[in-house]
Amino acid sequence: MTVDGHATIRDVAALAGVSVGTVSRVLAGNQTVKHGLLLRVRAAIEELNYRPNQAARALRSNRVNVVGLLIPDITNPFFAQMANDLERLAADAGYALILSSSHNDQDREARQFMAIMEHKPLGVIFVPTKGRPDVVVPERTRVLAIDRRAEGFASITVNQRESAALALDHLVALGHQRIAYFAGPESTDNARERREGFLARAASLRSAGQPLEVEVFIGDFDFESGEKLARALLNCPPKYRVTAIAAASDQQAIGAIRTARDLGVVVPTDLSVVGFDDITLASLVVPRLTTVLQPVREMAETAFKQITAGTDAMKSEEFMGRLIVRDSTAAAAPHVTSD
Amino acid sequence: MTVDGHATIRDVAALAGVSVGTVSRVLAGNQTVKHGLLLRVRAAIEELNYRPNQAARALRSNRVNVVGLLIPDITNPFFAQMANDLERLAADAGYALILSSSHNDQDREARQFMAIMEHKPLGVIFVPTKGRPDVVVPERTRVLAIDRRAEGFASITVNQRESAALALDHLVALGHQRIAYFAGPESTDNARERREGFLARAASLRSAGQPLEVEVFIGDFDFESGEKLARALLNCPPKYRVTAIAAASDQQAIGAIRTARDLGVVVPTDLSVVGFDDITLASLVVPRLTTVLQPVREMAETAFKQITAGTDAMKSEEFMGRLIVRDSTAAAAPHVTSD
DNA sequence: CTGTTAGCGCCTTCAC
DNA sequence: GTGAAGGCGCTAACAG
Repeated sequence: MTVDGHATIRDVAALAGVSVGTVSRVLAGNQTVKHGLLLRVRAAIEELNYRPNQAARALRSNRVNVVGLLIPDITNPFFAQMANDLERLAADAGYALILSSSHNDQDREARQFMAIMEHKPLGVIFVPTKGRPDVVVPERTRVLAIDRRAEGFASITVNQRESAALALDHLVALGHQRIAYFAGPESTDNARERREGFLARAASLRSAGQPLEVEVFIGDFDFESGEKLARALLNCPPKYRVTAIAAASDQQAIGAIRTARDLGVVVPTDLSVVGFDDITLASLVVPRLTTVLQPVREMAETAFKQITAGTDAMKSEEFMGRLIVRDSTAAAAPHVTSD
Repeated sequence: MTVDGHATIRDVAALAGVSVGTVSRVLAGNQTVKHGLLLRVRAAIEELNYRPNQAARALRSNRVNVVGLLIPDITNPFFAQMANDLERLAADAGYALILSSSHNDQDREARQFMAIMEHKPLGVIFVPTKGRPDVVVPERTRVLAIDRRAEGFASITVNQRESAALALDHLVALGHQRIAYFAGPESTDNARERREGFLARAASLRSAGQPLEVEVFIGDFDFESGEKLARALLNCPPKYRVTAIAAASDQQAIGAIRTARDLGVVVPTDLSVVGFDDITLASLVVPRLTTVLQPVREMAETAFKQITAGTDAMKSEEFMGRLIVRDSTAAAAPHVTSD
């Protein structure tokens, strides 16, 4: 017994009448233990309610059943969902999750990264703030970027360009020809790529003969930005208005819907709105938001699988967004397309 | 140097020309090291980019710079805020935060609790699901319940009764006399206590001569519940309607506002709405939500301070909610109060 | 004040 | 197949 009342591997060995080596082998699931001893050891473990000391294990093997997660901000619903999925995966596999926030600050990111490293995690999954974080990573620690790419690391991402184009395809299929795109801040790669993908698809449709006008408005990813951009945009007579808005985030889209309602513009009859992300709130607003889902759960599963995949090299994977059609989009009113 | 390329305390000692004991003392912030040596050690640490091995430290001292956090669900904005505040406090104090979710499942809670324990955290802060979790806690581990009480543990809570009464006081001061209360699920202590506090204050006001009618509707804490209860309630002519709704959660309140708008009931002119919690969304909806703030940040600070307070016994503390007046409440229309 | 040293609990050779 | 023993990196107790 240790001071704190916990049994050690020696107590187990003594009770089972074997050596610590044998207990250790049983713990490791080593097949080379005779069945009788195995049962005795198991019984002793049970009786003493023995739990291996993770610290000792970590010290010896320089690796502990911990996975680090470093994200910009846990109060962002998108990252909260990601943390939730990863925590569940980790817990079910017997790993603990160390959570840390960079608050989009590169220095803080580097500091937090190193702080996580001190705990000798099996691996670290992180959402890079920008560029390559200034950290030294031991060869054996498995590190993976998620949601955003980071120089020098494998990454699990979503193809932003193609996914953003899905929103445009959907609107065009509904007959919309005058469309506004609410972009996110140009300082983030994801916002820029979404905008580029959206515009590239627009250009390609136009050169295929599709009549189409797209106006771009640049803002932030949040609710207020969506409200503000929409207010400027919708404050004109219907015949001059766009018939649809595609936004770079669900928050923007929800803000736009709110403004539309304030201005008496009916969604989706007078105006279609598409978001991006599929946060939980998207299916709770009225009307329920049509959006492009980022497959967070699958990304989390893939990331976790790679982190725990033994010694294989990490490799980047790219996912596709999926269009989720709900109630905020509808066919363009015919009188708007003509004339 | 160890295999993984990281310097150890011995490398630092060698480079600085001192013993490991001295380095250890410097690390511990021990004052009894001569200034010259201290500087040499610091320089060596810097040069080698030395990071103490937390596992070794944990093994030796049976205590590691880790705090465990066990909450029901990180995707709940209220808990996300709490996790955010705690993570920040922990990081700034040099602690790592192990995050774990119970998903309101008692068995899972117990399992996760023990899993955290294996990592020998300095302490654990947890939001109890119900009753006393079935766990064995070593004497030295500091455990604290937060947001909800748990038998056998000190807890950091909000006085639900008094806080809920604040909402009523506010509405009554605005002249409201017919009020609906949207309660949360009776299976949770917090929901029950909020309802009881609200009704107790109503009774006390009435017996002091204040004309007042309160109708209680029981639902869940979420958006949909608020919408549903409001729909049933508001679908009648103004003269039969309540003039105000107080809800047990911001989500319910926001749902109610949404329904009101759908039914053409103008908030706050025709109907005042008060929430509870002050989630981030509360100040983003239109109209911005009047609500009772739960002082999450202060609770987190108190909890963290206690956990890291050395050997003092933990003690329960109770906070008060604070009324945050925004735009969803206004004076009752005079014609409603008469007749 | 500083150096030396004995383990913390576990895993992993190395003998047998 | 099993036991014995060394040592992972660090802290704390004890000498000096």
